[in-house]
Amino acid sequence: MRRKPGGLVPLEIAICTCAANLLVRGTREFHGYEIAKRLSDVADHKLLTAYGTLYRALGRLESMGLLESRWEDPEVPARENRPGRRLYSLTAAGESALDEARKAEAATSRRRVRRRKPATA
Amino acid sequence: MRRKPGGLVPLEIAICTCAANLLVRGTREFHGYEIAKRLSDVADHKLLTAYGTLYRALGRLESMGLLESRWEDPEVPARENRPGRRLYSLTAAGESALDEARKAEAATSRRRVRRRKPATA
DNA sequence: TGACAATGAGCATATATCTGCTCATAATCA
DNA sequence: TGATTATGAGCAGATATATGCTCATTGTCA
Repeated sequence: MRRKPGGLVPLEIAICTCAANLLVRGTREFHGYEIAKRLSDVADHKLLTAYGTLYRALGRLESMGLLESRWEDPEVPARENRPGRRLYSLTAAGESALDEARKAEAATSRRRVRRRKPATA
Repeated sequence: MRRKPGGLVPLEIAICTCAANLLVRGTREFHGYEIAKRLSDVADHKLLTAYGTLYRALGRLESMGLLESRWEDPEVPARENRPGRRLYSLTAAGESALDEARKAEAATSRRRVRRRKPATA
């Protein structure tokens, strides 16, 4: 895909959007597996097929400073008999990057629409 | 398989044997995935095909008091980027149960040998 | 505008553990 | 000894995360 410097690729935008949506609903932290399922639920634009792709995107977003992460309290997974989760949260930088990316994306799609040929009805 | 009361089934014997071997080599604790790989390595008697089977056997052994377990320090898996491990160790009861089971197994196989018909060479 | 190169996407697989369902087998009892 | 039945074994899949390899796309530069 090769990133436009400072920009975000579609999957990264989708992740940040998901994070922002959770945030306004009062959930600050989320984990990769959860996001993966949410993204695969909204299957209209198949943004995600393999988990590996998602976790790498999460890693990139964290190294860019748009997400931050911590491991959940180990007593929780022990009590619930499941693997531990890495909990991510959107940073302030992440929120503004998302705004920028959305604006850029909207501009691009407008241009695309203008270029599109009319349907030969 | 239906267990003879107080006895152990072959897979359980294999697990305890593996644990006892590790113990004499100075390793007191082990985890399920490790045992699974060791058992699948010694493939002469295919004791294990699916992981689920092993983890259930580990659970039985623990509920019988022959093994005890704890979750490893969560900082270790976090540092090594892998899932946390449940660390098992053989109890004293486990060691003596293993002895008993081995004796019983040996007796059974002697009886089986005695019953075997000579090869029609 | 076309070639090149950087890098994200997809696929496979590893690391660990656990549960539900069904089938086979062995222990037990009549 | 034969029928019953308890329970272990096998199979499938869920829960979470991570890495290596290859291919395709996209931005950039000439």
